[in-house]
Amino acid sequence: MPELPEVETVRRILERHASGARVHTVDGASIQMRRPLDLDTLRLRLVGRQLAGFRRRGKYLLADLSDGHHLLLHLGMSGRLMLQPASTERLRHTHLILGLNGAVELRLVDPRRFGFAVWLAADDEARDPSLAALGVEPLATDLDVVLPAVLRGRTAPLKALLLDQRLVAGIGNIYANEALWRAGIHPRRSPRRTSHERLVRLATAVRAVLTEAVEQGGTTIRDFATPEGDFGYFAVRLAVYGKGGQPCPRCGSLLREAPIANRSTVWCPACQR
DNA sequence: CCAGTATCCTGCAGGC
DNA sequence: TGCCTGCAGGATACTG
Repeated sequence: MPELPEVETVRRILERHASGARVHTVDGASIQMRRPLDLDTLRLRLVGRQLAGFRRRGKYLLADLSDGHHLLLHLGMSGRLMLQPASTERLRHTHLILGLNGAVELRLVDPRRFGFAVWLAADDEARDPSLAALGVEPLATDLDVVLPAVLRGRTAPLKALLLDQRLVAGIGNIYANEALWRAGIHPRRSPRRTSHERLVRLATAVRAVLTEAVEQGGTTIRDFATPEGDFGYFAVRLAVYGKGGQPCPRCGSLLREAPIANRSTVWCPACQR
């Protein structure tokens, strides 16, 4: 679930409902995740600090602490952040629980454990290997210029390149599929054999699909976070993802589905070239 | 440097 | 019904 729009939605909700909150307790267990979850360090570094603000970089979420340091979070494939009353039952696979003001808890739930939560010293933000390697922010740069530039000379399928976080940060499997469909470009096509004009069209499609998803997330989830606190899911209007075998919304041909870059890929054989 | 594959982990849908 | 297989919104360490 968590690609750029989902992470941005979570960020906005946290900004609204948790910024300024002080961390009173840190609970959970030290377990293996994408990076080890170290409860001792998190407790030592978080207790007593306020969550001053929340930023997003690609699919990463940064909680800025009142002492200038940070909590770096990634949701992996199955990660969810939930803001819930301490009295409510914790879901299975709740790995980290931050006790905040007013008996509210910020909970990290992640069954597959591909996500992580690590404390990051102020100076390490620019040096952190995950963050340092990230490419451009698709909604904060002139993607019409940048996307063709970062794709220049590459020969892999466009689908694989869109998923490469070192080029553009934040696009995941759903939005890669959706953007290629919108742009009318075959996911296996290489940028080498794609005109500049069509790459610009792809950039426009990427920006549009991400922007719309952020807007939808924002409107759907809005104020949902207070009592129930679950901001894991929201409706996104998808044209092709998960719809292999169904008619293309644009031309009616049957959508094809096959793995490309080891990820499930859906495209219209008639109008994506 | 680049492209492609294997791998970490749990849950669940679908086939038999 | 139960068992088994494959697949799932990600990132990275490999190999060639």
